[in-house]
Amino acid sequence: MIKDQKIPDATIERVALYLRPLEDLIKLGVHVISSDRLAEMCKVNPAQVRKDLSYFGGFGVRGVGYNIHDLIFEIKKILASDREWKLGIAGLDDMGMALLQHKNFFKRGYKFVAAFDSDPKKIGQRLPIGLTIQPIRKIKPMAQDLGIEIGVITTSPLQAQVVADMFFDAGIKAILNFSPIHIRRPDCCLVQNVDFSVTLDQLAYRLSKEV
Amino acid sequence: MIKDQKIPDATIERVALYLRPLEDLIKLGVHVISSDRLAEMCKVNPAQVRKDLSYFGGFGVRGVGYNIHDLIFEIKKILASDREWKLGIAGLDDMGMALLQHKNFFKRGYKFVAAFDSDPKKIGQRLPIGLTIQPIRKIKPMAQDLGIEIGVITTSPLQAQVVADMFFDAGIKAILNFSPIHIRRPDCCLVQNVDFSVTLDQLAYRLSKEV
DNA sequence: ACTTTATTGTGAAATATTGCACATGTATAA
DNA sequence: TTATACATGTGCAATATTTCACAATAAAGT
Repeated sequence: MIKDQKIPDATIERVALYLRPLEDLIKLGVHVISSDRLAEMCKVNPAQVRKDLSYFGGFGVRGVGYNIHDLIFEIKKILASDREWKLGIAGLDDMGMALLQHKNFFKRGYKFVAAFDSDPKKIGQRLPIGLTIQPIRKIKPMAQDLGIEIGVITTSPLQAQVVADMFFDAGIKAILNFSPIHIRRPDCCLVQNVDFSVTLDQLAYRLSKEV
Repeated sequence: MIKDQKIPDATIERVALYLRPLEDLIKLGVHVISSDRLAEMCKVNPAQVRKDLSYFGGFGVRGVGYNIHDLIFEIKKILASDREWKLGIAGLDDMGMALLQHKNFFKRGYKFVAAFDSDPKKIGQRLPIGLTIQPIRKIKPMAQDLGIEIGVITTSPLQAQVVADMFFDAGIKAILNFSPIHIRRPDCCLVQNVDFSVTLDQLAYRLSKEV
């Protein structure tokens, strides 16, 4: 274990990435993996993998490798994804519905416990996962009742800030924002933006640099 | 302009991010912006903004700031988003539909020109944006006919690799993958993965570190 | 027991990125 | 015209991240 050093953000990002191949391997009945092999699967440098993992305490075995079970357990503990997180979502157009149905969320412990929309035609509708769409003014009472911890925003850009403010007002400290606007937030709260256009821009850039 | 130095990846990422507030400002009738103000809007360091932009050639004006129009033009030129890119999408469940309808893609020059699915019930259906869903075996001929440049994968994990191989076989050099598997690719091709679970993991980590 | 082979953990070097600080240039106003 | 305020561009120092390289350790073979 590397002394009480701060774990680099880049490490956190990669480690979350290691999780998936590890889970696949477990399913295939593999119990031990070397940094070389994991690195190859994730297209990173083997020393990087070892250093990343060593932040969590050296539980690899020299000459042998890492016990995959332990590794998953430790990574989840660090990422705080060793427990359930309750999500509320606002905006139930295609993107919202897609996220609600996203199997990986559930598998990883992210559970939607409430869904909100402002469209009167949608309010009251029953969703496949068993929730009923609520009006957005219910965000505060329901968020508090249900103990929602993360708010997911897939509304139109026009509504995104309003909804965000409601989430914050309800005491929610983290928002995952899919709407293409910059959300203003209190200092104590976190916003993580997902913007596919930016992702495509990066891809287009890399593509245009290719021979 | 900083000499023929390589532009850092981190810069590319940020610069794609600067684009949106800049476009908003133009709409509001603002024509000039300082690095300080842009930095504040994007929550980065002002010197960082200046350095990022200086890679593209110093076209700010000392004592004044940057001309927003020029800035947008130059950024788009660098990112190669100053032109249209043709996209094909495979997998038309909610996520696929959400992406097809995503207004920002269109605005930024990313146009879907074909849609594929393997579900017989879906094939032949007409989509709101005017495309008809094609069977995935049509990927190769249609991709070549239509000149698709980027393949978007929103299929189930089981089909993702097959579809990817079809895209590669059709000569497509870049894939945006929303499916939670690692896509094997030829060396000449690019894959950009989008994984919401990883994004949530990062958010959960940051949340758990808060006081 | 000893040798060989495999693989981790990590200090230290190499590289990359960020931010400071200030010289340099522009505009405005008196 | 001169002073003042403002804002860029960038060398350089400070940080951060990545990679190398090797000692340490474990298992397997002889």
